[in-house]
Amino acid sequence: MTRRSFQRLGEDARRNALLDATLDCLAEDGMGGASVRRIAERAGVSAGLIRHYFASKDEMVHESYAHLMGGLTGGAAASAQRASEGPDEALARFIAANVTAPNLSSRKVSLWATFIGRVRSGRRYAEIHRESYREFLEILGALIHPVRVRHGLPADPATCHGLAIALNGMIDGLWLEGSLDHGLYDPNRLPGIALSAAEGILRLPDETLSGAIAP
Amino acid sequence: MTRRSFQRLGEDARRNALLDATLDCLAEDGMGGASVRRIAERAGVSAGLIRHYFASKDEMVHESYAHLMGGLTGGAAASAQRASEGPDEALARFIAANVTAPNLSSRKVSLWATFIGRVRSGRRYAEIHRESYREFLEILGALIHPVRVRHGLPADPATCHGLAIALNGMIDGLWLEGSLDHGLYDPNRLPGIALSAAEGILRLPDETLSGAIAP
DNA sequence: CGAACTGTTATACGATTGTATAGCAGTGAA
DNA sequence: TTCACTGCTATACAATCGTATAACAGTTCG
Repeated sequence: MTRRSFQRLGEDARRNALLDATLDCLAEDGMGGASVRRIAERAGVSAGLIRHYFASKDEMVHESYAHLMGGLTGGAAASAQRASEGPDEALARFIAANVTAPNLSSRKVSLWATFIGRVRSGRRYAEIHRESYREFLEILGALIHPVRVRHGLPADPATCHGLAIALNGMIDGLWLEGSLDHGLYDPNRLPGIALSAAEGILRLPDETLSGAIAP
Repeated sequence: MTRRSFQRLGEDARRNALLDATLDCLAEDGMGGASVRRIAERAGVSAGLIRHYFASKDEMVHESYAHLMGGLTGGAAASAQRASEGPDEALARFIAANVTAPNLSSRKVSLWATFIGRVRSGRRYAEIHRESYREFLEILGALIHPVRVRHGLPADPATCHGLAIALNGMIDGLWLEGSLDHGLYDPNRLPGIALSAAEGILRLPDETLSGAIAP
């Protein structure tokens, strides 16, 4: 039998290719279907190579989880930074970005859920979850504070923390159900629903957020 | 080798025992670790018996998903029905029940997430998810309507539907993060946070809900 | 141009998977 | 007490799993 030809890739390029292939397989078939062989095939590479880059399959899966979460919050945070007209717009953009493509994605929510299912018993999964959740909460808190101040509302740390928790819950939940696209309502309604709900949770006047990013 | 002694069980008793054992295994090790043999061992039964009750392992796992979801919404709905002083209290109890034990449970959220991760590619999982989500939304809508009317707020179907979606998102998100118990805040704060956020989303006066179930 | 280096393939291994099938043994009716 | 019924155990099977190891081949540097 003739040996397969191959291309040498740089350290990082190959690693990322393997991580992406891992996520692809996990999104399609969950933990049960993402075998080393299948991942390797998806990456166009032989199965043995995986052990050359990762100490074990578990390590590779863990890293792919961190990779996914970094992309999710990073994308939304970048949207917020593109705001040009003050804190209301920044918060509104952050919220809207979380319930709009590319964050709103059945692939991403499937992956996220598959990993969350392992948080309880997998020590490493729990660490990654905790860290990414903490980061999300922190960004949200930093966006909420100036908005509350600007509208003359109480903005002490305890209050803001509670508001961030509630807001995060609402965003997570809508992102989740919206991404799964069960067909019970049109996902295009989500930004409007989310912004209006956020105004209520933060006790802001109606249209404060939804008006800040109106076309 | 001597044959193991055993006890004959009625159809339903054995089925439920197998479903519970399936959920136990799934909660601990996810889809990958819930093998037929492990499930059978947990149920105190031989592996072959599973095929006597279920056409395949997949069928058993699907049924265990429906079993789980039925218990979740059923429990919260029962809490709402225990309300004695009108619609505000009923809604408040329903919301609080969703972010309090026994619904608030790392075991249950792990199971839920494991299943959600399969919704995208597993036809049967998608059906079960869709149905249980629709039911939750319906119960929530029925609880919201009289509350809005009572406080003189618009309560047309379209408005109520949007509010139910937002409220459901908030509840789901808080249930989720609270259950995972990452230690970033005390889960006992959740009912208060959720009720206050719900008052904002529904544009109710402060304390309308949190006051309705105060000790 | 050739040698050292290492990214990569290929193959082997024992363990575990889901499923199929043969037959034992607990149970209720006669 | 006996007999038929079927819930249940036990074993076999091919497929697939994660991992380990040896050998090849693309690349780079002298």
